[in-house]
Amino acid sequence: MGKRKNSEKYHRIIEAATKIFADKGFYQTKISEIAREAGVADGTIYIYFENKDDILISLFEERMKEVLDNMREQVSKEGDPVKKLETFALAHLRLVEQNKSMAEIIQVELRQSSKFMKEYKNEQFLEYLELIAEIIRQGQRKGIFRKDIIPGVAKRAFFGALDEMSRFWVLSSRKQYDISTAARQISGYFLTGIKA
Amino acid sequence: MGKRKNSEKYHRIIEAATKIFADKGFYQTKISEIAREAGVADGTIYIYFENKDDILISLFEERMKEVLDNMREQVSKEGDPVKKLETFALAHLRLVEQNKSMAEIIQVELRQSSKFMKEYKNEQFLEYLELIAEIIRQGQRKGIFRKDIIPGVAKRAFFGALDEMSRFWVLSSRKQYDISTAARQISGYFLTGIKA
Amino acid sequence: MGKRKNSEKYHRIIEAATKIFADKGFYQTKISEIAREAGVADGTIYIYFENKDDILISLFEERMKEVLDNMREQVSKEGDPVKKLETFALAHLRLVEQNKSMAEIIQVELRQSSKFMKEYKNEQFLEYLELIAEIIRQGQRKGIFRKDIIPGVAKRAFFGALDEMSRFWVLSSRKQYDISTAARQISGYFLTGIKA
Amino acid sequence: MGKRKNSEKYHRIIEAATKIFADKGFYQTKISEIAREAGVADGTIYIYFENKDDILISLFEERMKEVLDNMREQVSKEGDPVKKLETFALAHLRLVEQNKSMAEIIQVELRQSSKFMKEYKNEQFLEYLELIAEIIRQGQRKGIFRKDIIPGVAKRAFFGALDEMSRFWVLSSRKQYDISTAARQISGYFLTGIKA
DNA sequence: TATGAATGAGAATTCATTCAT
DNA sequence: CATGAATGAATTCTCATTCAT
Repeated sequence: MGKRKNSEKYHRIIEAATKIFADKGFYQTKISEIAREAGVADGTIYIYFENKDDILISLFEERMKEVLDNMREQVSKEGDPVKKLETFALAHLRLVEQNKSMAEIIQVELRQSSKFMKEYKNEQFLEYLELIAEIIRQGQRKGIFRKDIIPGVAKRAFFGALDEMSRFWVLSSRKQYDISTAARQISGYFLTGIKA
Repeated sequence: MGKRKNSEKYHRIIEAATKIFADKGFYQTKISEIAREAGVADGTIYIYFENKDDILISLFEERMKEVLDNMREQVSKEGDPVKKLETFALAHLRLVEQNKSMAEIIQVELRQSSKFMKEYKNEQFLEYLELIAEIIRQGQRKGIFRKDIIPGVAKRAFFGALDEMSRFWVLSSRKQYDISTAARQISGYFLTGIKA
Repeated sequence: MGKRKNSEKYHRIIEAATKIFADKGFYQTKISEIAREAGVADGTIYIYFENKDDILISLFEERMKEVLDNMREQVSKEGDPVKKLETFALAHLRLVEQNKSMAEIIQVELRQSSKFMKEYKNEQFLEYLELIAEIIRQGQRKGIFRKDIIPGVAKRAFFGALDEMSRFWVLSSRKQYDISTAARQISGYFLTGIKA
Repeated sequence: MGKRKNSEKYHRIIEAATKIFADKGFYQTKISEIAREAGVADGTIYIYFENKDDILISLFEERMKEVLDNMREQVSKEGDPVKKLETFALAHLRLVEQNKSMAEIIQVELRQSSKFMKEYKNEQFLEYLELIAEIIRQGQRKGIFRKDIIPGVAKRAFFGALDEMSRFWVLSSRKQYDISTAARQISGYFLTGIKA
């Protein structure tokens, strides 16, 4: 029977879990809550998922692939590495804004939770980071970015800057600056900082 | 009963909890494991702490105060805002390097875990961030940093960059760059980016 | 709906259940396993059987009737009570040899399981035992067997001896003695013991 | 940790489990029933036992060792193999009479249940059987029992005869014959059957 | 203070059975 | 008749917390 990933219920459960995990955190979420939220019986969840962990992993992979593809596409539309990074920053923050729950889960449970960090090799996330490094390398080849920049450090600095910003967004209720302002600021000084 | 914070046992428990929380995560750590590691009985833990949550909070506050004081002192030694930020970056990463377990807990359990993020107003951490904002504002007043920089955004960008770097440090086993290189890079392009 | 006992599926399910119950035991067998083995859907089983218990009972009655009739016939062919008992012993062990799964179920689940022992009055099995008692009484009337033998005790002793032997057979992989040797031995000393 | 086999509670739990397993069977007994019967909390059971299986195994080993030692002693008091077997038969049936619950469990759950039969190498029971074989061999050496008797078959026949008898005892409510009569009958014709 | 055995609420998971298709 | 997805009651086991010693 496998996963029946096409099934409507599969998605209803993912949806419900996304919401509740984001709200209460993985460990504080009960299977029965997800079931109630999804409008199915507790047992039904186990038709679609191996166990509670599997819900989290599935939810992540399901969504992250989409995000990664989308980001790749947007970035590839631009030719200039500078524009690419600006696009990345804006798209990332927009994504977070539009998928608050998902963003919260990725930050809190998956990228951070020692359980998942250690057991689950988060390939997708690493690829996401690598997208940034690639842009930087490209800029270096073109002579736009300084040669002494270490892409492996810079990708983390850039991502970290955006990520901390989105954490603030995700967790605070009232936003003081709009997203594009923040994106522009961050890519702004980052770009100035790495330009040749 | 208050917190016999002077007691040697109190510290042994904090120490033990730091180690195990960092290793397995808050929810996957059993009180009995902390007790064993600390060389006390399970029940003894409840003489010094209200409950499991309280261990985590205490551990954090205990340590964070120290970190904050230390950072304030180091930063105040420098007069130049540029130097101050460079100092901050280096000191932060050094701290992480020297307190791997603690750093892991702050990242994974406290700054992230929705349980604590939402219930526990993390004053100390906000002050830590504010330290950066203050340096930036000072630099702006002195005309060293661009006026259009929003300190509230920049502090997060700077901290986020360092933080992502230290996450990498904390979680990866083999380090490719030494800490001061990373610190210099990060404060390097950040400073270039915000300079007038 | 009655039991469409003629249906091919009814027998396929009995067959499958016999195999799996013997292998894993009643409680550890899942309906879905029986269904898979029988090549039907889970729900189909409930068209032919009331519930899980009913499968076991049906399987037993179905088979036991056959065994009983067969044994009655074989025994009635002999006139001499001594020969009758020898025949019984050999036929019983042969039966076990040829129906390992069934024998296992009767021993383990039906004759033993307190659930079924207590709720299900096992008429067929009692008749099977009574067959032995009858032969003994006949022998006593003919003066061949000692009058002080209590048929109610002797039937159990004889059956028990054969049964323990077959349990050994059913559960051990390599047989050290062939069946007719064992049958001859057992009926041998039993007969000597009860002969006048 | 450990078994604390000396603990009074350990024995209260064993006692309770013996009673309820005998009454309802292993699979139909709930941990909470054992706990209630033993007058402890559910969780307490897990201080003394690994899991439900472990209760059954422990209960068996605890008791069987005692039985085995006791039987060995009684048998060794007699010099004559004939007397030894008579003693065995009587002692076995008396044991069953005095430990109805235990006897039921051994028969139903442990000697029979496919789960335990297959996973748990029942050494103690095999030794118990071997006790009979040893007496037979001894009798053969002394020329008292026929040389053509196969001890491996005869031990099972003898034990099986007693066992079937005790099953009857254990499971039927009104006893028609007293124990010593049955014991005498069984060892009676068995002995006649194997005597030289 | 310190102990650690005992507690029992709580939660994940299983699986016989049903029923809409 | 046949299906198999869905159900949800049932049950084992865990572990933070308590409290008598």
